Amino acid sequence: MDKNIETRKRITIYDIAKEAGTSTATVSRVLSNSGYPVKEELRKKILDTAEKLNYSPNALGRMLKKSESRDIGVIIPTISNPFYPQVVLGIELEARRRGYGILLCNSFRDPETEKKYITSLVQKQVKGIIISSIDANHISLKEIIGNDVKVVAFDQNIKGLKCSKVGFDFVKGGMLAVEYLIKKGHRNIAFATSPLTRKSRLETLEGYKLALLKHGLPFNERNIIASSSEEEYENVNYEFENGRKLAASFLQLEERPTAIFAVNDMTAFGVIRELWNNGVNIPNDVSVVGFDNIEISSMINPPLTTINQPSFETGKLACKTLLDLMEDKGSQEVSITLEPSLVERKSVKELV
Amino acid sequence: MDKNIETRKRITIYDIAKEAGTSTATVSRVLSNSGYPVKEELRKKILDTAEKLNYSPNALGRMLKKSESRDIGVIIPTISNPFYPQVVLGIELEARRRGYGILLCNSFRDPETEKKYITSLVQKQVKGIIISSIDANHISLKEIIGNDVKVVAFDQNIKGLKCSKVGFDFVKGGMLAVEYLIKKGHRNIAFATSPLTRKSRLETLEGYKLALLKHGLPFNERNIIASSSEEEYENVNYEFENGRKLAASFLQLEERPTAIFAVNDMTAFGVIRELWNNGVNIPNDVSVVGFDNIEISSMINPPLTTINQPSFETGKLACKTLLDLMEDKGSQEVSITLEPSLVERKSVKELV
DNA sequence: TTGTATGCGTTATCAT
DNA sequence: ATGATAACGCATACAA
Repeated sequence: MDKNIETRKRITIYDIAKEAGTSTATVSRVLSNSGYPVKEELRKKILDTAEKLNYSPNALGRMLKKSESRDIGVIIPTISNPFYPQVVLGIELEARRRGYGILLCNSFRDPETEKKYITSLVQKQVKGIIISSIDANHISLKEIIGNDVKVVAFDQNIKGLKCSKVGFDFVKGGMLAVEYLIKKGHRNIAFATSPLTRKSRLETLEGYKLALLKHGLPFNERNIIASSSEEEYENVNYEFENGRKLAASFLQLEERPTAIFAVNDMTAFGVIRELWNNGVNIPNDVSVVGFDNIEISSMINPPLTTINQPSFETGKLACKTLLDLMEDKGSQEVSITLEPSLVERKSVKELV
Repeated sequence: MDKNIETRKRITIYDIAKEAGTSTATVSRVLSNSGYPVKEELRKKILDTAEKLNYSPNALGRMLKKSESRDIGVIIPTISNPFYPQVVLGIELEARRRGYGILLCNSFRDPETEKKYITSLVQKQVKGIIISSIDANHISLKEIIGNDVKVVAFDQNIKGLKCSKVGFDFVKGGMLAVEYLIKKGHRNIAFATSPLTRKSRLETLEGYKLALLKHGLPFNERNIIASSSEEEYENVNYEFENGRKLAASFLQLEERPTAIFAVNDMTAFGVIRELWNNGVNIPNDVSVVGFDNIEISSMINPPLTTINQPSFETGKLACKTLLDLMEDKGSQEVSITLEPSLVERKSVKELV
């Protein structure tokens, strides 16, 4: 019966109108659930013929007419970093619930790529973008904001940009981690971090310092173990390998700290691995606290004590914020800050 | 200068034509890089005014006219499972290279959700879909294949479906793992798996049996440790927790095997954790081999010896196959099978 | 309640 | 080489 499957023409509301003996206007009215009054009998007939002809509406036509897309753009550094899939998941669940699809873009922290994607998304007429932006100047973003597309920034701390934000209190996160260590009796604590080029890392460091200060502990510059490598790949292996290097440096320290606070979980994994390789036991010899609470952190040995950054919530909230903004043209941009919390597991030893 | 930023009208080729004193036809010809001859002088003028007016083409208009979208749909179970982000990454890189965007959809292995997404994608006029399908009957897929949209299936073994496939030799993968174990002196090997409901798992088990057979080792039904729970969540925690349960069962075995082959890495992590908790050392007391080679498998303790399933390559290949199919209408569907390989790390002990 | 006609922004056909 | 104009599929202002 489907022998003409290859050649069958695209069915439009015009075909339905013809078949049902009515007009395209009426067909459109019932098929788009416009709520516009149509006599029940006719409505039924239209629905039936649509079914019969196996009609599938062309979203492009509708979008063009209403000049609005049913998709939102999502730009992240890379889906390879386990933090982002969770964010994307949160976004997608909320988006689907409200009838939107998501256009996923990995920028790899390359401003050029980011720019191209933004342009492309705008051309595709998305009316909203959720972005973890890397371009410090946000040139592309500035161009589109206030125009016709709403933007919600997350992950990176964007300044001087008139858009909604879903942020995270990195300072407090840093404090939480270090205060926990202090509470467990540690006085000499190292901070292992990838290059201190990003605002979030600087803030985490700030929290580290604040905690020390608060508890009257001296700040020792040598305890900040940062990689200086210019090139930085936003992927799992980079962070891990970097952690290993940092651990190697750590082992060179004269007065070796009893604990290491790592800028993120992946780095912590690398640190732990390298320490193990050198016969240093975690947490018996050295305690380690991570940052992010990616899912795997509970699966490694030892289970990592870390700071929870609510990735799924971030995505969900960012999406909710964006859609509210898009659908209620009057609403104002908001700035939300998510709170860190400590997840206690087995990578820290209590000093007595 | 941008004071009218809020109110500025959408710029179309019509505006450019007016400003440049030419016609929309000519404007379109130069702005769409049609290759159609336009006098150099005019071309330049058009380009300039487009720039001046800050013109941004409306992809919807173009798509509608040419009746082709520049996006492809990607449907996966869930981005939460670390295997898929890598696949998606491969897809995206290839797609971007060729000027396509990707519409990401998580089906959560729910046939209903999968169906809705397929419908939605078709309505958005995508001309290609890459899918890890769950619907056993592939009803929705059958409806669209051969119509106007190309489909490439991966991950799941789709049968009776006329579409391209990028598969993986699970049987051989299973064999590889078990033969390795045998080579290392293990004779009594357990297989720890989530419910044997999926074809891929059954095939892996098949490989397990084949390896035993090949080396004249007896097959012991009790060594197949499978969870029977009906409900199955496709997420990290499920696999991990499941692995823990399986390990608990393993510990009950009368003649305890010297090695465990896990159906995937996450399960292996759970197994390892539970074993550790019970004072069983890996690999000294029990050896473990995983399956998938997700990135974290190299980061845990001990680094996991596992079977590599090339996720990134799968994505890249699937996308390449799809785009070739879409762009060259004449080309035939293909079926590619990727080969497993063993990644030797530290979770297996050689028995002497 | 229904139908006619127009336009969304673009490309393509046909003249010129 | 350029321009007028008709689609693409849909939604809607306006008429009836």
